[in-house]
Amino acid sequence: MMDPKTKALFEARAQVMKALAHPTRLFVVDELSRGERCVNELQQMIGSDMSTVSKHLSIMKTAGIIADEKRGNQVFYSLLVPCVMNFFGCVESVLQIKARQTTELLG
Amino acid sequence: MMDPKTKALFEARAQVMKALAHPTRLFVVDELSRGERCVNELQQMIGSDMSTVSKHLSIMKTAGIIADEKRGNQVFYSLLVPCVMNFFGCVESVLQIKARQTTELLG
DNA sequence: GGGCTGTTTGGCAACATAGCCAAATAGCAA
DNA sequence: TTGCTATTTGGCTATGTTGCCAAACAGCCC
Repeated sequence: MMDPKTKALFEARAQVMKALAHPTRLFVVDELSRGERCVNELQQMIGSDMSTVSKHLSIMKTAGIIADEKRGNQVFYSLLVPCVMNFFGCVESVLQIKARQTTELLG
Repeated sequence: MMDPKTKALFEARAQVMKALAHPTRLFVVDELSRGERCVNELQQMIGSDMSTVSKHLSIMKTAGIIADEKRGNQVFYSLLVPCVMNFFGCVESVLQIKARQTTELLG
């Protein structure tokens, strides 16, 4: 039945994964892996409303993935946990498997 | 503005991450990393309704993370992409950062 | 102070997800 | 065929997420 401690652990982990489970947020992670960026820069690259971008950043900040630093009237974000970049390689191999499955399906 | 190809890539990646962004599904991945399990076994460990477990499995199968194999009247699931196990260590370090942040906040 | 730029927050409507129940399906054995 | 076990699917409601707009807030310069 999964004891409460174990359950809490998997819930905490899921919370972090959720914070990464959005295309925009994955893009931000990728971008921040190359250095800090201010919200304005990210917003220009992403193209969504500024408030939308800000909320995405807030989600990842709360999750502990990124950090913010105010300088003047700008806020710079940086990647706290570079190891998340290692996810991409593995995710790519999942995508390959999926692609292979689709190919098989189509014969 | 992010060109369509790049956008599609991050959307595909997010789809895989989403399939992992749930405590039950992370538990299943962890369990399957120790060997194949049938739905019934997983259901017993998880404690949710059988249909709920089945749907979680279906989501991960569609994502390309796990595979199913029918033997007799049972269906056995196995982990297709063991590298997802490497996520846990990194997620743990995110959780540590979050814990440290909380500690600081409380003084 | 007022006006400007940059960012966050609140609110809301659209959409997606989760989990339960009930019903359907599949395999096996009598 | 019937009956039994194992699993999936459909349908529903409750809950969570997303993204926009508008409003608030913060820092700077006049």
